[in-house]
Amino acid sequence: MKVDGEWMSIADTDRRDQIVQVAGELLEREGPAGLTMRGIARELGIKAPSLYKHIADKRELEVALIADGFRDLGDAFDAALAEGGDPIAVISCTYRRWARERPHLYALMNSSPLPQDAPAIATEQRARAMVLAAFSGDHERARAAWAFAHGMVTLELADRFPQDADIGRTWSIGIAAFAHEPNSPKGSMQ
Amino acid sequence: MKVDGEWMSIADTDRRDQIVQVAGELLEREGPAGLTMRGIARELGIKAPSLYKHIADKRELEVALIADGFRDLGDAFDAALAEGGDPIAVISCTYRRWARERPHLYALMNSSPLPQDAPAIATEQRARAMVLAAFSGDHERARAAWAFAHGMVTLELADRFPQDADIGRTWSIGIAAFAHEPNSPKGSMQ
DNA sequence: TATCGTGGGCTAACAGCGTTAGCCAGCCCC
DNA sequence: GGGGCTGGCTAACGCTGTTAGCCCACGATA
Repeated sequence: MKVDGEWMSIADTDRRDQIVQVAGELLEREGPAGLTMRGIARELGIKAPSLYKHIADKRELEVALIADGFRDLGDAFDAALAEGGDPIAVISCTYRRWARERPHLYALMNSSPLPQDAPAIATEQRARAMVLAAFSGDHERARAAWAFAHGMVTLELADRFPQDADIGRTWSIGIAAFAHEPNSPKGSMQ
Repeated sequence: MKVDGEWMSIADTDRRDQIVQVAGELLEREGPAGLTMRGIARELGIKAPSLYKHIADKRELEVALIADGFRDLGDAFDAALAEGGDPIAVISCTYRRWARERPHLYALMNSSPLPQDAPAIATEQRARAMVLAAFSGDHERARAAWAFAHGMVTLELADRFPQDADIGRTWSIGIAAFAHEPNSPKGSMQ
């Protein structure tokens, strides 16, 4: 692994962390199909089987990427909130920007169930808790807004909006719809 | 391919249609990892390379599945609307039920950009047009509601809601938020 | 100082993947 | 009856994740 044009000493960081970091770079640069064990190994100057001295399998690596992703998303929320402004607006803007900057990681993070015991669960819940706080602890509206934001991002990344759609405007409408008290919906869908 | 325990005559249906149908069954039964060219061929009693006499590649097959999926979703909207009731409620309930019945096809349909010229575009637009009609032609609210529904479904399928979350209630709140005129959001997100 | 365990590389290999090339049997049409 | 098309086939290529087994260097220990 090269850092500043120099080969990094192996002892500099834990090898497992190196692997996860390289995997993340590879994923964002080449997309999910480019995230291969041989590719990661090549980037590190070793052979693929050696990776298994540090991780159990590819899925464990993906879960580590997911955990890092949610941690970083939470940090982005923190940083943006520190600048002030309406928390709901700040969080929704940050969410969209974050997803557009790391589309492949975003897709990986949200496309499959997480193993129950993983630290990925913890970092995901931290990010979700920040959204909940922005909605003053209203679980229902926070969940609905999260789902809206997630749907908007995935549809945008999958190029599913018409050319002439004003995506920013749709965001505003959606967020506005959840930012205030609901019009007392009757009951629960089955 | 067996039908009612009897080997179906090849002439009974177009071979390409057979391939697509078998692929759809395989996808839903075994998940995306089980959707392999060799698996499809095995199911049909032929060898994998023979499939390429009928389709160009695996992606074309997936796009055919996507087109069928959106067609079927539109049909489900039609059938449900014919029973009467508030169109927005009917469509949202149908959407959720449909997705839960074909989770793998649903994920396939919505996880990647579609080729521009495919008939998949047409069937997708038909389904979207029906949602638009339910929202009385209000593009913005229809799009926002579609995104909300899509987010809800993918989060539910990825098991991302807490055990104790009342998903039906969150649906109701979200749909209610979009069913009425918005509280005039100011401007557009960048 | 000699030995031993271990961490972390390596090669070879396996099964499965999508896909291509090239061959060939059977059928329809002139 | 011969020609071309349809739709099978086998063999093979390069890729994937992963396992088995080997080995070297290093740090601790007797």
